[in-house]
Amino acid sequence: MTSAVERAQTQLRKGVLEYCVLASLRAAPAYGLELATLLGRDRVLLASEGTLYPLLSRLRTQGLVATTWQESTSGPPRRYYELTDDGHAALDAFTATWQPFRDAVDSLLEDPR
Amino acid sequence: MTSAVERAQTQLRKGVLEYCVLASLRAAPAYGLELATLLGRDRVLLASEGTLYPLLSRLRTQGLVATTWQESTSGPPRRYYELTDDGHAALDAFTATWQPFRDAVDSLLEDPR
DNA sequence: ACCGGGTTCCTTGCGGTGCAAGATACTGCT
DNA sequence: AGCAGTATCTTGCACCGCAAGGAACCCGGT
Repeated sequence: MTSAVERAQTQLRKGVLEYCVLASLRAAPAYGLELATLLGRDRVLLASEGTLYPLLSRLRTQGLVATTWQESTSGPPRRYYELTDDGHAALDAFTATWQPFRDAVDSLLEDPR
Repeated sequence: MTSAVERAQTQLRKGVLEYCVLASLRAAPAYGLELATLLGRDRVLLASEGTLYPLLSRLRTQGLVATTWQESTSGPPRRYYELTDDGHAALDAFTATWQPFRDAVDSLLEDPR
């Protein structure tokens, strides 16, 4: 059985990961595996690519990212993802939602001693 | 259709709410509706009681809380919930998980300009 | 020519959790 | 009796992350 901490981490990622991907694209476009290694580096934000691709597909359907294919010298072509205007707006809206949420959790978890 | 912000908030709550309940019980025992009004006050952490009771049931099954019935002068008897030793330990473990997670999200969302 | 390993994309089935809506039941007031 | 308020719990649903696996491409070694 997976540990309680791992289960907790999995649940924490729900809904946050989507916007972490958008945030990762704010500076520059990137392709799938690049995002996977970036977000999965310390195993805090992403556990496997099986999560990422369906998520990217959703973002594309919702119009938050646009994609272009580019050749690679080291394998099959890469699909690059780029923020749209709607994507920027969604990221801003989430940031405004995240901050009060984070503060509410922080203040509850603070040890009241 | 529900707004994107509401959907995001719902997803944010996943897995966090459970430990917010434990944190709310750290100082003193409480009963269901009391927790519901406390956590739902600003609509940040809890949307409805339909979430809370199954959650409390799970906590009981997992042995993180213990319960006692107490009469009420203003309605049906109340079931009071109280943290067990395992509950305290789970809350501490979650706090240690939450902090790096929160910091990872914060640093990604920070505007890199 | 062929095979194996690295790269890149994607799909399937599953499990866990929050939500709205409604069901049940007890109290006290009219 | 009837109604509003208090309190607990159940049902059906929707969503998202995950592990596991599959398909296709490139290159270097044998």
